[in-house]
Amino acid sequence: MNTTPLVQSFVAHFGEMGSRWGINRTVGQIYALLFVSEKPLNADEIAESLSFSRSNVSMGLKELESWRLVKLQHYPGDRREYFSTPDDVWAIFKTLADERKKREVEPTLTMLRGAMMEKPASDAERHAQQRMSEMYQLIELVTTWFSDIQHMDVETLQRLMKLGSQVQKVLQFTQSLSKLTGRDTDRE
Amino acid sequence: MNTTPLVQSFVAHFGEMGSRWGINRTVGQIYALLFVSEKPLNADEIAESLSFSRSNVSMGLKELESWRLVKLQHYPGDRREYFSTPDDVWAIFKTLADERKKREVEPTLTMLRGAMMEKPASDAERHAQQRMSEMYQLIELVTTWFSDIQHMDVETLQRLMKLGSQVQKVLQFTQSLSKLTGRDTDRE
DNA sequence: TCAAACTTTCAGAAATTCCTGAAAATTGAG
DNA sequence: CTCAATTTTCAGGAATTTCTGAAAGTTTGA
Repeated sequence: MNTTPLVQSFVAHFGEMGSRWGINRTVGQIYALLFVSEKPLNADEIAESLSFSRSNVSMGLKELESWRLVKLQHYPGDRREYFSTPDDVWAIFKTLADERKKREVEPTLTMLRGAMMEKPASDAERHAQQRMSEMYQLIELVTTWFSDIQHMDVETLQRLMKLGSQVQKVLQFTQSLSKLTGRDTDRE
Repeated sequence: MNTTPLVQSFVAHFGEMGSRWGINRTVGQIYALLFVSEKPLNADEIAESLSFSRSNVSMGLKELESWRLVKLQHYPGDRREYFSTPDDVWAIFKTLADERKKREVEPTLTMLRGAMMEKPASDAERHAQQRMSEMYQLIELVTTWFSDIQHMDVETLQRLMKLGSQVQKVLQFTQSLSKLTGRDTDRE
């Protein structure tokens, strides 16, 4: 398995970024390699390409599986498992967002809800709860919006994104419209 | 400096989340403490509250400063520095997004641009470049959209978010409208 | 059922990151 | 300028995370 300098720098970059992200270097590199690979790779090929031990690759792949970032397939007459990444980069992005939400956002919201239920025992606690509540509302708003958006089809999403801040004008327009018709487009 | 159980669990949660984030535990805890604190704290108060060494707090605060997540102030007749977090949670969110973009997204885009400039030496390289280009386009689209959105005022942003996926209908509406008038709302 | 082909587990070595105390540097009042 | 108050730096010990090789586990074809 010979990796070209082009692929090597890509793989190395993902390794470094990985550690900045809480994901470990090995996992980042394995993912990067699979992402640019023309065909699915088995664990031995990965180990050889990246000069990792076979067992390290096994653990890395397990981690990637837990993030739902790799596909697994078999070839007839070959008992080894072959790994690849999904083709659709949008789908990858959504998977990543879902997993991060599940692992990071949900536990935080749970903790905040819990804290907000407590009866404040002092002024300091009352203030702390107030701050937590502000944080809660922000996270809640941003993440539900994000998941709303995620469920739109890619075409609409791309149109929305390309529209950029011009969406502001559209919103202003529909607002004045709803004033006329008396119907509100908000969900509140 | 006595922290109540309420604040303690908040602080502990941020410590743990921190490590999942690539930010270290200490830094996460210091930030959490400042976030819920009623008044600005000096380094000694932080060190005592969290039972960290004074020097560790100093390093943590430096890190938070580099993320522009803390404000620094002085009180007359007191030479010590007092730290706090900005009041506006939206502003905090934007700062965080900006910094992450600068630290993680920009370098990745630069690397990808570089890789895409290379002349492919094989089919495998051609494929790798194709994949990198897909990744590039996705990141570019999402981040420019994100920064567009960031520059909207908070009210509009909140309206947009509350609208959720219903924005789809608004978009469809303006599209049919633009077909009638012959003007395109896209920026392409 | 057996055995070869693969994969996973896991104890501990290696590497990295974190944290501390001591010392150096900086700051500002007098 | 001097000195005390405060902050920063940094070498190295502590803790944590990563990685490996050996062994155990699993699967499948004959």
